[in-house]
Order: sequence, then C-alpha cells, then structure tokens
Amino acid sequence: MRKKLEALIQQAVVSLKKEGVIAEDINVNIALERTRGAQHGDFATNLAMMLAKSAKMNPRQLAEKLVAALPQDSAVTKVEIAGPGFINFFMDSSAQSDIIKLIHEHGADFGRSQVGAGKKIQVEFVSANPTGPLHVGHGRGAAYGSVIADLLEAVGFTVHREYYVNDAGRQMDILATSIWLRYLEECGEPMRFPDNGYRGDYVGDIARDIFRNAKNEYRRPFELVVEDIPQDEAQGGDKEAHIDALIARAKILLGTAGYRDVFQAGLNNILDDIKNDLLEFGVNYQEWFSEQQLMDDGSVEKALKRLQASGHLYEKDGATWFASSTLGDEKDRVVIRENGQYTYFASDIAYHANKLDRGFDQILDIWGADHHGYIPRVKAAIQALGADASKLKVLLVQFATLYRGEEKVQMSTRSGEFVTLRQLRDEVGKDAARFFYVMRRSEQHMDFDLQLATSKTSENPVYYVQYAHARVCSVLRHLVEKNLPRDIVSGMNALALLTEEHELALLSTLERYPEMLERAALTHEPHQLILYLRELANDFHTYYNAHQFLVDDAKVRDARLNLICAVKQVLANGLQLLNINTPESM
RNA sequence: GCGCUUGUAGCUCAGCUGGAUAGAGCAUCGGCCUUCUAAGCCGAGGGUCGCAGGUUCGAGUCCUGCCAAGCGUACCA
Repeated sequence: MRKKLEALIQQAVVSLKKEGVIAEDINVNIALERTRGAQHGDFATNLAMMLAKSAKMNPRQLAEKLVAALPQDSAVTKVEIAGPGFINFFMDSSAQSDIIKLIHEHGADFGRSQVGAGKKIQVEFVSANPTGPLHVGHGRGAAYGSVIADLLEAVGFTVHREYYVNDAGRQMDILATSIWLRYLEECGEPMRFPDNGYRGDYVGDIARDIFRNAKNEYRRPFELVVEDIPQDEAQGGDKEAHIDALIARAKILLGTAGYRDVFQAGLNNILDDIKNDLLEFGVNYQEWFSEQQLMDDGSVEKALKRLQASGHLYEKDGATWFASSTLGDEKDRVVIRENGQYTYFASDIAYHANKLDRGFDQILDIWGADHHGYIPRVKAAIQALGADASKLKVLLVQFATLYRGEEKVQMSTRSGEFVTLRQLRDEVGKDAARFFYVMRRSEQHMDFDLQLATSKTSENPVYYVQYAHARVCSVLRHLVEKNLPRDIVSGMNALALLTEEHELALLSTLERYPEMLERAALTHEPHQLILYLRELANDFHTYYNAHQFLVDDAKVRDARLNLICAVKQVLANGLQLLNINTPESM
C-alpha cells in the first residue's frame, strides 16, 4: 500500500515538473511516513514543504497543486492538506484488510523479502577467547549477533555466521599453565598458584579430568617448576614476568607433546562448553574459524607479505610496523614484535584478508564496545589489502552493567568471579534472556538487573508478547469446544465487516510488519522488531478486551477469526526470528 | 590531553532519512473478572529532551562550544 502511494505521488511530481511548477533537475526524495494519530489519516508527506523553497511558492499552495496532480485511485479515499503544508492520505479500509489475505497466503514467509538480493554477508560475533565459559556480557553479543544474522537472511541476504576462535597466543598459554598447575595440585604436589593465572572452578575441573585419564603422566616436582622463576606480584615481583616464566618452564618440563596435550585438553573442553552453551541459547554458526590455523598454514605470513609488497610495512626498533596512520589510524602498529612473535593484530590482519578472499559482499564484525579503538587499524588493514574500507562494518555492543537489585556485580574472568551465560539461562530461561538482551539498542549502555530478569513471575516483557499468541490459540480451542464452524473463505469475503476502531488499528500495525523488518535488518537494529511485537501484542490485547470474537453472526466471526489468525501468524514470524518460543497456552 | 559511545518521566528505555500535542514498560494512585486465560484492559499524575548558542518554515533529531558518565588511547588479547 505504501509503495502504491509512493508511485502515485511520484506521478504527481512528474506532471508538475512537466508543467514547470517544479524544476526538472530537482531530485525529489519522497518521504512518506505513517501518521501517529488517525486524525492525520494513514500516511502523510512533507513533500510540499521540502519543495516550497525551490518552487518559490508557499508550501500550502504547492500542496494544493500536488493534490490536484495526484491520479485517482480507489485505495485513497481522502486527501487533506493540513498544518504548515502536510498532505495527509486516508486509505480505504477495505483495501487495508487485504493484508489479512496476504498474511494467510504467505504464512511463515510473510514479511520476508529479497532486498538483500542474495548478496553474501558474513557476520562474525561473540568470538570470546576460549579461556573460560561465556559470561553474561557475551550473552548480549550472542543474542544480538544471531538476531542480526537471522534478520538479514529474512530480507534476502546469504548469511555466513562465524565465530573466530582465539586458540593461539599468550592468554591460551596462561590457561594451559593454570590447568597444569591445578593438575599438579590434584597429583598431590605442593603448589603455589600464580596471581595472574585463571582461577575459575572450571580450571580445576579440567585438571581433574586430565588426572583421571592420565594419572601422573604429566606430574613434575614443583621445585623444578619454580626453580629460578622470577617472583610473583604478591611476593614483590612482576606478575607478568612470573607467569611468562612459568609458561616457558611448563613447555620445557612437559616437552612439546606433553604441553600440547594439556593445552588441547583445555581448549577442547572449553570450546565444547561454549559451543554447547550457544546452541542451547539458540545461536548457530556455519563456521568456527581457528586463529591457530592461520598461524599454521602461513596465512599470517602471507598477509604480511601482501602489506610488505604494497609498501605498508617498515622496520623500527627491531620490530615490524604497519603504517596504519597513513590510512586513518592514530598511529602505526606493531605486527611483529622485537622477539619475533606476531602480535594479535597480525593474525587479525590475516583473518580479515581471509574474509576478503572468500568474496563476501559485506563483512560484519560484532564487537564489545571496549574494542572500539581497534576499528581504525582494522579498516586501515582492509584498505592496505586493496579493498574498500566500507566492506567492513563493525557493530559495537555495549557491555551491560550488572546489578543485583541495588548492588553492582563486579566481574573479572581472571578471578573467576562472573555470572555465566549458563547461569543466566538456568535462572530466566532462553526466551526471556534473548528478549531482554535484544530489547535495547546495542550501543546503549544497559543496566541489567539480575533480580528483575530472574523474577520469573511478573514484568518480563517477553510474556506479554507470548501471551498474545497463546490467547489466539486459546480462542481457536474454544471454537472447537463450542462446536462452532469456521469458514476461512467466507471470512475473507467478509473482511469489510472489520470496521471497529481496534480492528483498523490492528490492520495498520499488521501492514507495517514487512517494512519494519526490512528497516530492522538493514540498519542492524533488532530492537525495532521487539518494539513492533510489543505494539502488535498491545493492539491485540486491547482488541481482545473490547470485543468478543466468537459471536453468533458467522460472517463477523469468520472475519474476526481471520484477523486474529493473521495476528498470530505475524507474532509467530517475529518471535521465530528472535528464536523465542511461541506457546499455544500459558 | 585526544578519540569513540552515551545523556529523554522517580527507574529502565523507544523516538523511523529534522515534521504536527515528545511515547512505552516498571513504580505510584484509581477503576474492570457470571463473557474467548486478569501473565490482560481502561484511566490519572509525572518532562527546562544534560547546559548554552547556531542552522530553518519547523530541532529530542543537524552544527559548534561546554558539563557529566562509560570505554579506549600497548611490541596484551
């Protein structure tokens, strides 16, 4: 209906251009918006005000000319000029009720479109280091990313969901060493745990696992472990130097194979846990991409060679630098350290080179907002690799500040004091957790009150939407119980009987679904979908309270049933995109 | 210091490419269950849209300055 109206206005503009009222060369961008209140009709455009200046007319005069030039159409019942020069359109309600037929026809596909035209888009999200279980901060990125991906797919993009596994690097070594030390403890070795080690219970769990399978195979005397090792922080030394020395010692004492065993046990265990966690949270991936793989197959080296060849690398102070400052970054960045090791950024360059090589039309990275300073250098890398910086879009998800009632919850992965995603799911359930996370704009700082979210009973807004769906199902059950017949076709022929205010409001909300979906997807704003569903549910609940559906008049009854079934369908379609259940009863 | 993000009702947040009287939930107060589930509905109160300028027919929205909060500013990941 919107598109139809836009076309009509376009025709009016063209004819005014021919008459010379509007200059030929003016680019007319028709802004047609839905009105907020019924007194302004169904649609309104500010076109006359936009063009008034260039046409050298006052807006109301121009509006009159536009209206006069507008072709007749049966769907438009009235056109009004209002306020400073708005043109308001009143649409025929029988034309509006056609949306019910459309929804019935398309079913689960209603709202889906092809604006993405099959373009390949990669969405990388969560990508938390496999050094421990996911916590509630990762949950927001997981929910947000998976809904973005599903939305993009719904509007016609070919979506590749990916998790970048940081299975190389120092943090993983710290984890492996932490596990080994806990293992020594399990063996009965007297042991001092480093200040900078991973302290979570899961570290001990993995250590016990290893001990159960391998017994004392990896046991070494603790005196040898700490022999000539620099002092830890609590002992008056430097914790970083201490842990690095422990890592080096672990590699020596265990040998390459032994160290790899412990390392792999930790990685596999935690990665399996993360995969399982996300699966249960309704998050699916097409690919788990290993950083170590990039190291092993020479991709990092190759990527740096490409930068070298295009003249973006230089040596200074014994390190190799990427001249990112020539491409918009604040300063240049080290890619190979003085000690010959690649920086994290080096493998990230390789990773993005790999993404580019795979031929995605668009690359979407979803990061925690604390990484925002990283964007310019990655964009610089993209350009240095010969691609357009706009190929990459980075979406930031603000970290949620956790509260338990009034009290702020402090979190630190290292100390092991954090609320895990799994704990949250156990407490509030998948549906409420997903709904809560996606409800807010992602770049908005969010106060996440666990007490509120875990209160199963009341104000979880997800129930409100689900309840609307369940209520429709309940009405349909009653229909059967009362042995009332239902004739869908007859109902479709009687849609003109839907003239109540609440019914018209529902029709207009239903009609908005496809354009809302498109916008939510293209602007990467899943909260728009949530807002919409709450509105639709509200319209329905209001209608439910005001009118009986199972009335004696069969035609009215069938028409109303078709309407509420359309509501049920759209609620289901929306909830499905959010990967939230659609209960038939509550 | 510089950069990014944010500042809207008591609280948590919406506000579509600048548009008509700034909205919702929660909380508070007052109504509605012999009718298809009251996890619902109806109503009331509550706002200098951080502050000050500017742009224009028109600014919560755009520009500038200031204030405040969070994050970032590594040869860590």
